[in-house]
Amino acid sequence: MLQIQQIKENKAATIEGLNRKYFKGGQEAVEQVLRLDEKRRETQVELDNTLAKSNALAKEIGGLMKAGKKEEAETVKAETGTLKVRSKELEESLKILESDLYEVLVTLPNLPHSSVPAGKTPEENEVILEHGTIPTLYDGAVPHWDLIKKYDIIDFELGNKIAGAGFPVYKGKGARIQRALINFFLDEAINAGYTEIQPPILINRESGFGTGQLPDKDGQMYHATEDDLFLIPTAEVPITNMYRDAILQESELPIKNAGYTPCFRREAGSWGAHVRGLNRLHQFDKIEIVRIEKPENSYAALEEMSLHVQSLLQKLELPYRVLRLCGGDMSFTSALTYDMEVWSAAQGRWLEVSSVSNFETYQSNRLKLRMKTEGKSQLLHTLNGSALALPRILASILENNQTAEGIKIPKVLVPYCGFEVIG
RNA sequence: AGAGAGCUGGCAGAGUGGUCGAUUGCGGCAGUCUUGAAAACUGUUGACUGUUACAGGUCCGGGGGUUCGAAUCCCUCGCUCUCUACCA
Repeated sequence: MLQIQQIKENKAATIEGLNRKYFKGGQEAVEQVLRLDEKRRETQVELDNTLAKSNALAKEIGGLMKAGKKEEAETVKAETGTLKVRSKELEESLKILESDLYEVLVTLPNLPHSSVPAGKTPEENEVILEHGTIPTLYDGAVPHWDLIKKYDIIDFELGNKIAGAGFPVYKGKGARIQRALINFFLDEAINAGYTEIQPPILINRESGFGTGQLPDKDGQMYHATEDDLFLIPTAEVPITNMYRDAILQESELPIKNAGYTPCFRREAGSWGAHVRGLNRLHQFDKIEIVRIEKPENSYAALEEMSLHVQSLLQKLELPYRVLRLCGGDMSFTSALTYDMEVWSAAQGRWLEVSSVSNFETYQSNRLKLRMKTEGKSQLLHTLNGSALALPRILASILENNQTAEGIKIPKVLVPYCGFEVIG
């Protein structure tokens, strides 16, 4: 959520930023926010004054009662009636104004960082780096959805039987390589200074609001209605919400957390080759890194996170590229996002495997996540990224490393897997 | 799941209708003393909102109610603890 104070002080820059994100009606929305805020403050002042009068009279009555002047007290009591009615009215309109303001405010996306390239579509994202060579596959090479059947390591039909589409069953070496990837990613994160977290994978409404899944993206989460809990779409939600409504000491920063969780997404996408196999699932595994930083350090932290993700891809010997997303393709909440894409040899296209973002104060404003310095509290910056999500990494490993003799496991994973080939 | 007891400032813990946003202790910060430190002593120390600054307003688990006035009474939801039951 954007800060009203910032909008007020930088009206033109706010509108310009909204435009760069291709947000429609930015100017009108900003003006509406300012109008509602002014009205809200006027009402607040009037309410405060009314309450102040009521409080003064109540004290007076208290004094008179103590002094035993009952009749005088009754006279003053009569005066409070109109004040009470008035403050009720004002309270009502204040509530309405506040929720109106909130409703407009939450529709506004975060403003893009100055380095964000102009553009609206994925094609306009800026490729800032390419690493590794795209492999030439042998003649019998096939996409991963054929490989998993050939080697019987992932069974979609079985998942379909016990849960539904998009819930794969990993078997044998398929299950073992999953576990190997999880441990590898977690170990790498710990070595990079992150603290391992095992959060709940069900969250309450407050947490959903905190990171912005609620109120309007609730259709994308599985909902346990009996207890009004939601299955997490990413570990970002519980791990970031650990710091909801918190005031941190400067000495506690930076905070670097990493957590492995299964992730659940209801709207896994439409049919077609782009969502076949492991490309898009209802349930998948992911290691997420989450950081809380002082504002002046957050962009250095973002670069560090990007390098961390890249080091994982390098160790897995996967050819990848890094994109700086353009304004129109960035997520709603992000100020700057890098996407890492891995080359999927048999599909012949780039697959997004990670997205690291700096949200600046957009999340912390709603979370009320602050730091205290010299008696003043200021909002902190939050960042997160996948490091990494398993399905597409697995797909790329399978496709890029396939040979006539089987699939070769990347060296770095062999100690974790306990085997060198799937064949 | 049943019965009971609770939920107050960073922590502990008073406060059962009237200057209570809240006694006190610990912790934190500043100072005095000291070569320095400790001890002792003195002062200070919640959040949000708001004003140029003051003032003012809101917050005692969340929400609602009674009252001129609520931390205190009532309703409701949530959570914690103890006992019983159940269970990986």
